[in-house]
Amino acid sequence: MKSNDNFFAQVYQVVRLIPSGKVTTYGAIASYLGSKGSARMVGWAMNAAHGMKDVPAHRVVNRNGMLTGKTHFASPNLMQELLEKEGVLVENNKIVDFENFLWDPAIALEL
DNA sequence: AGCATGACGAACA
DNA sequence: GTGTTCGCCATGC
Repeated sequence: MKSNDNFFAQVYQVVRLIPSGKVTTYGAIASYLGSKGSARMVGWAMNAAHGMKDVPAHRVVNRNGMLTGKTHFASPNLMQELLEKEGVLVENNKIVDFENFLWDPAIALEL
């Protein structure tokens, strides 16, 4: 890891802070970290976070509340399964009542 | 150094 | 409301 682990570390930490039964978005994390607009980097971090078992990436979805990253999990059905296990209803690869389950670091951590 | 890609997002047609 | 394009920043070839 020659590059700054800082950015990745921050993403991991935020994701780790996501309470069970809650979800957040890539953009929200990126915005909170200051790299707003670069939601891709968050996704990239998640990809690296794959090795971090302490990083519940299944709680991170896109702005639409859709489980876009499920394809990158050990099993595509794993992500939805975990979410439903935590009380988050998922329908057609999308979180039901997404706004209700949304956990925004910028709000929860409130600067 | 340049081109292609990516777990996204917003703007535009 | 759906489909397409551009922008973001970093990694890989």
